[in-house]
Amino acid sequence: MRIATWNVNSIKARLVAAKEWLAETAPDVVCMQEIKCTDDGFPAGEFEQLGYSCAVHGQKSYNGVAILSRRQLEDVSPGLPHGNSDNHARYLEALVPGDKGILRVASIYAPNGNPIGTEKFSYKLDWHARLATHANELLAAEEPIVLMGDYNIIPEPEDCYDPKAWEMDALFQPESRRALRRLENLGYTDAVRACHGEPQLYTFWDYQAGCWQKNRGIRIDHILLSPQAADRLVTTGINKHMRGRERPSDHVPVWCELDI
DNA sequence: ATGCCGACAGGATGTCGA
Repeated sequence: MRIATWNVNSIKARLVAAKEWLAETAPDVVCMQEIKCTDDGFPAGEFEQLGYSCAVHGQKSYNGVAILSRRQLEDVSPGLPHGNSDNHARYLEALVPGDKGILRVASIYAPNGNPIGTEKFSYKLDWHARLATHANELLAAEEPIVLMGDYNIIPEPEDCYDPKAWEMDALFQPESRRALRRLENLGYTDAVRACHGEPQLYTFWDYQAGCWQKNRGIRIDHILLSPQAADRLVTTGINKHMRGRERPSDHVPVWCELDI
């Protein structure tokens, strides 16, 4: 089963690119982030024509996550638990039936957190604390789980073109990197890193300052696998070519193949 | 040192992202 994640930066702006990408790569499951539309505004019909059913947790103008699946999604659950007054649409979870078992999938759009030293950064850290609590609870079922999406965290210096340039950024703060490591310490595996050792694997290139042309990217879109999912990991990939297409998102799709 | 680009809402230009 091929499972992909993509921060589309507005599904309306990315509809043509998304349909082309789906036709070319034929993923079984897709987690989308930053769809930037309400549930009603999501072009579900376009994807249904390509054989996908859609679960949407939308929001007007900002955020918004979705899951597309060739098989009917079950137990669809919007929103990250353990929140008190969080009205951002950043988390959507569902069950996907596979040939060899059921898979739990979450589409994640974690907060950016800039600038540091503000309530935005503390919101980011609080959000990740909630994610860790929930991720830990999910482990109790001992089932294959994929927590994938835009984590807005650069894990290591080798995951960005110039670590110095990101020193004061929320994406590369020690507390942010610790939040990702905490998930790994719970037992989740960074799927791309498990399959690829080379540095400078990027998933995001800023629109500004010719970052794409100069390959000044960062790796912030991640696939985290529970032990039961990691045991079935075959390979992963990054659809880097999508950044060079017409009207690209600033993020590219990241995918993994699971034997499930 | 700052903005660079792109999307949004709204109907000009400010906000947000990373």
